[in-house]
Amino acid sequence: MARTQAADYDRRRDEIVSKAARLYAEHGFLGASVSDLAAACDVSKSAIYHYYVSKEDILFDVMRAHIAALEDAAAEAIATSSNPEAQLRALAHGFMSIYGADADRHTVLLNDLDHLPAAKRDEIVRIQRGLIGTMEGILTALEPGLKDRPGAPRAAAMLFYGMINWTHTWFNQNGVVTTCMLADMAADMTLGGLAAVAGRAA
Amino acid sequence: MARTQAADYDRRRDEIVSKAARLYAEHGFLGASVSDLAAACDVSKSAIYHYYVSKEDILFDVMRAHIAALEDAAAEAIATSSNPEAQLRALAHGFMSIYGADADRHTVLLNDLDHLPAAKRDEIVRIQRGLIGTMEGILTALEPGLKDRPGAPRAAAMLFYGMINWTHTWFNQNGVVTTCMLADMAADMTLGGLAAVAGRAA
DNA sequence: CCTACCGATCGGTAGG
DNA sequence: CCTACCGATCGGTAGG
Repeated sequence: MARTQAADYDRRRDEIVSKAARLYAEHGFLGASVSDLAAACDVSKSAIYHYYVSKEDILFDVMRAHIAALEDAAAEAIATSSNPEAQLRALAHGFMSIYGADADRHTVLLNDLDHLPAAKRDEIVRIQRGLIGTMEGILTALEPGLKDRPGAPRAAAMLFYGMINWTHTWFNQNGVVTTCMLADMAADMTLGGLAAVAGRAA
Repeated sequence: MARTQAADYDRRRDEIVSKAARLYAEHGFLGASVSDLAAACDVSKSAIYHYYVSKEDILFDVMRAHIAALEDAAAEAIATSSNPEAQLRALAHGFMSIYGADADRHTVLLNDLDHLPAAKRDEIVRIQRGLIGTMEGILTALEPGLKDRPGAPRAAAMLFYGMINWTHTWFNQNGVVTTCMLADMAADMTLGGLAAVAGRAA
């Protein structure tokens, strides 16, 4: 069965990428060696190079599926409604859900993008720019007055992403705060400030 | 003059730390070698080890003055007023001003804390915990209702720090947006949401 | 895919 | 005997 070999090949690559995500998230791309990765996968270092031609190629695969998922979530959030408040809430929930499920990959994306070769890094950066533009569109639809201040739409979009992206440094999967609650809080703070966050109190 | 030697010693250490901040910010702690640092300082690698016993000690000095400056700015913001809104604005401006002035050190603090030996890392983390506690105090003073939601004060504090800390990834010293404007925007968004940000439009 | 290696470079230290 | 370094090289390990 030729299909079995191909399926096994893909399964092995998936395991390498997923173990790499774990190691890179914990020690950084430069702090985790290919030997470490091989040991984590219980294979030889050469076996890793049978599936990937370079360490950077593994890093790219760690990031690629994650950024694609974010791109899809953003498109879905925009398509769900024409109401910018609903779009903001949908995007916040979609992103935080992915951040929670793919925490390692998200950490790697945020910490080690600069260790990609330029061509591959540019591919990721292009998608990130699109996500920033999407958020600028939502926020200026919510508050057209932002456009009267040079740089404000971009800055507001980055402050929003700061709130949700920064969660990877402190969010605890086993804590009382859920990704869903954080999505609500970030959206509420953007829409109405801290009072809106507190207004959710029982 | 015995004083001249000591003064020169301190000046040399300062130059090493400042060049290290630049290199570590750009390439990461592991991505910048002691040889790179020696070359940047135009001295031999052995000269670096005359002033510092290890690479990690240099990293610690890069972070130490920066986190101390943040600690001072937070204490000053609290002391300036008993009004929590004024305290929030003062802290936001104080921090963003330091982030702009010490951009390299801030990047290193946020990216390479895990590369410090445990004892030194704990010293920094202890100060960071204090800064988080300070922000929790300000935010719960602003909105006592936060305390009715388990985890909300801590989460709100981290969302605020996310907004201002994340700026190190995108803020451009030569752009139209200033650190002062970002401090206002982060404080406004926390206090009243996006509408408050847009309300500043001319 | 493994064992056995390479060119180079790592953080750190020797003698002078 | 000290300081402030230098050229050369240490034992190990990186990616390949």
